[in-house]
Amino acid sequence: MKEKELRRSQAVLPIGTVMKLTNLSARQIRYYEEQELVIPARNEGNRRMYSLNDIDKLLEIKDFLADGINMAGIKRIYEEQAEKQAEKQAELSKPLTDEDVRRILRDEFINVSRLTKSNGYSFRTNRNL
DNA sequence: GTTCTAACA
DNA sequence: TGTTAGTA
Repeated sequence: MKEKELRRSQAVLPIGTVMKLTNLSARQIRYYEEQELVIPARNEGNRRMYSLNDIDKLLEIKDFLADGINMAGIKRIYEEQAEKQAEKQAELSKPLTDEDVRRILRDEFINVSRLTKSNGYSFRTNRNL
């Protein structure tokens, strides 16, 4: 599932193609970059190169605009989105709580118990787990 | 021919 | 946001 993400983030589309795909003008696409909403990669000749993810984001911005949301509003939406993702990242880096450890240990015992029984062995204590 | 930046009769 | 000028 990671190979796919890499492809979607591969910047291979010139602005002309993006214009046709999104129905946005070059002026608008560049303006959104100025507003730091979609920052494309640049090739050797300083030409903007967009990825499929960039296309999706531009289409999303287009929808927000159609719904009457202004630049400031869209920026806020993405800022809040970034905050929530940062929280989830922090959550993942937190050390395990005692409760987490007990739950993991219990699941492990259940697995061991099942495998052991299939081999004809069993522990009396398994019944209490 | 396409894209870039900067600027506005 | 459109459009145009002068480049690369």
